[in-house]
Amino acid sequence: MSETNFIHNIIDKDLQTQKYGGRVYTRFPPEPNGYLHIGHAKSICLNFTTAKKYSGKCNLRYDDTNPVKEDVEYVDSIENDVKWLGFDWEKRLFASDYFDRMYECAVHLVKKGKAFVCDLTADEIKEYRGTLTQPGRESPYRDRGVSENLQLFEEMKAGKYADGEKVLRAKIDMSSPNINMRDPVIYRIAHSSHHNTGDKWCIYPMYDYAHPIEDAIEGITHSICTLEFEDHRPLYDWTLQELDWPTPPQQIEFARLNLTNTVMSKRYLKALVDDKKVDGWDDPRMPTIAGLRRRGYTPEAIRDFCERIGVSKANSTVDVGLLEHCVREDLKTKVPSKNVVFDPIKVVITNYPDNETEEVEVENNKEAPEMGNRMLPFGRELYIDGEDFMEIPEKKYFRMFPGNEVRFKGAYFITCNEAVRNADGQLTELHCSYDPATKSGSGFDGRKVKGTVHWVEARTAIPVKVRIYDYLMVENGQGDSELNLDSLKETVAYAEPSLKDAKPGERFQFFRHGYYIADEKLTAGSEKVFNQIVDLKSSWKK
RNA sequence: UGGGGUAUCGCCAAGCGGUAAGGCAACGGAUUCUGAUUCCGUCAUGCGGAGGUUCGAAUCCUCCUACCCUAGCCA
Repeated sequence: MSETNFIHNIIDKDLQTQKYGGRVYTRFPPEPNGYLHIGHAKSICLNFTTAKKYSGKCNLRYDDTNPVKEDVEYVDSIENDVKWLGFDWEKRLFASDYFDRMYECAVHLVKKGKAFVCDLTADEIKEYRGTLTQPGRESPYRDRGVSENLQLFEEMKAGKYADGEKVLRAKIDMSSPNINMRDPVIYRIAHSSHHNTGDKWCIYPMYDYAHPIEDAIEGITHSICTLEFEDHRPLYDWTLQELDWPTPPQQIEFARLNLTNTVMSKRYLKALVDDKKVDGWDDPRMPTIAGLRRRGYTPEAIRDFCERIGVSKANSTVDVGLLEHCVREDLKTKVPSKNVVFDPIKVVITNYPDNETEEVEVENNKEAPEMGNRMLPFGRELYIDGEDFMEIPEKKYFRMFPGNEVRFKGAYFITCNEAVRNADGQLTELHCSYDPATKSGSGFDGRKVKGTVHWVEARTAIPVKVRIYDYLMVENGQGDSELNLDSLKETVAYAEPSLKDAKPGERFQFFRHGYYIADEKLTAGSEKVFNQIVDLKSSWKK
C-alpha cells in the first residue's frame, strides 16, 4: 500500500496501546462462489501487505457458510490466483471447519437466553422486522424457555425440520434503529450437501454470526472488509461480547474498488460467461484475475496498481488508465520488442539487388540494453504498417509519403518514390529506393529524417493472428455505461520470423503497437495468436 | 422517513490546528533509429456550502447540501 493509509493509522494506535499485545493478524476471506477479480486483488494486497508491514500474518480463509452457492471448483481457482499474485498465506482454512465450534457457541447463547428458535416463516420474519423508519415487533416465539430452545435447536441440527421451517435467532432488540440488530437470524436449515463438510450438517450459520467467530478463532486482530458491512459491525461486536471473547478482533471497513469502463459485479460477470458473450471467466477482456493473467497483465503490475490506488473510505472510481500505466511501466524493460506489421503495405526497394538479402541488427529492447541485439533479414521486398503510409500526408505527418525519406528501423534511409495502383485504383505497392550509405550503425550523419518505420522482410515474414481489445463496458454518453459487444477485434498481421518461436504466455512489445502476449489457449504449433495487453501511448492521432 | 458512512485538482489520494504531498491524466518544451521511453516545466490563495472558535482552520464547533450503504433464512 502507499506509504500509509488509515488502516495503518489504526494499527499504529493499537500497537501503541498494546491492544493485541503487538500482534497484527489479517485474513482474506473469499466465499468460494466465483472467480476473483481485480477488486479482490485490492483486498488481497491490502491484507497481505498490511500483515507483512507489521511482521504479522495473513490467512487465506474460505468463507463457506452457504452450501447452496458454493462449489469446490472455485476453491482451486482462488488459491491459484492468490498465489499467482505473489502472496503466501499463513494458513489455508475453511470457515466450515469451525462448524462444531460455532454450534457450541450458539448453544452457549441459547443457554444465556441470548438466542431463540423461531418458527416464523421467512415472510413473517420480514414483516415483523419493521422498516427503516418503523421499529419491528417481537416474534411470538421470542420468549421460549431455554430448555425448549435447546431441544428445538438440537432437533434442527438433527434434521427433524425442513428448510425454512425454523431458524435460530439472536435475541437483541427489535426496536433498534439498526435493522441488523433486530433479532437477526444466525442459523438456518439447509438440507444441502456442502463442498467441505458433505452431509454432516443441515443447519448453517449466517455470515454475521459466523464471521466474528471465524476471526476470533484464528486470532485475527484486524478484520478488514468493505464499506457495506459497516452496519453489521455492531452485530460483529455483539457476538464476540456475548461469547465473552477476550481481546476480540475489530472490523475495519474500506471502499471497494471501482474501475472506469469495467464491470465488477460478480453477477454480471457470471451472466457474460453463461450467455457466451465472452470465452469464459478467463476471457482476456474479463476483469478477473484469470482474465487479466491471460490478457498478459503481470502480478507485479497489479500489485503496483493496488499500491497506487490507495485505501480510503470514500466511494471512488479509479481510471482504468492507471492500471494500464502500471503494466506498461512493468513491461517496459522486461519484454523484447518485435517488428510486427498491421494492415500491411508491400514495399519494393527498386534499387536493391534482386534475390539478395542481408541481415541487419536491431536492439531487443532499447530500454534494456542488456537484452542485446538480434538479426533481422532485410531484402528488396518488405512490408510496412498500413498506418505508416499516407499518400496525401496530413500536416505533421512524418512517416512514408511520396517524396519523403524515412529511417527503416535498424536498416537504411528509404525514400518513397511512387505509390503503385492497379486498374481498380487499389494501392498495390510502394516503389522506394534506399541509400546504402545510411545503413544503421554505420555512423552516417549526413542528413536526418523525422520518421522511423518498422518493417518485415516479405519472404521471411510470418502471419500471426492478433486480438485487440476494447473495454467491455463503455460510456454511452448519457453518463452511464453499457456493454460493448464489439470489444474484440481479430486481425492478421505479418511478423518478423523470430516470432515463430513465441511460447504461450510469452510477452512482447510489438514495435509501435503496444504490448502483446502469446495466448496460452489459442497458440499452438505454428499458429500464433497474440492478445493485446495494452497499447502504447501516442501523441500522434491519425 | 430511521440508522450508518463519505465529501481535498479531470481520476485516485496524503494531510489529524501552523499556513495544500504524491501518482494517473492533461498541457508546454528538450532529447530520441519506437510520434514510445527519458527529461525538464505547468497544473487547488484552494480543501461540498454557510457561519463560528483561534494569532492561525482542510483539520475544532454549529447548521446546511450532495452522494453511497441498509428492511436476504446471501456474503
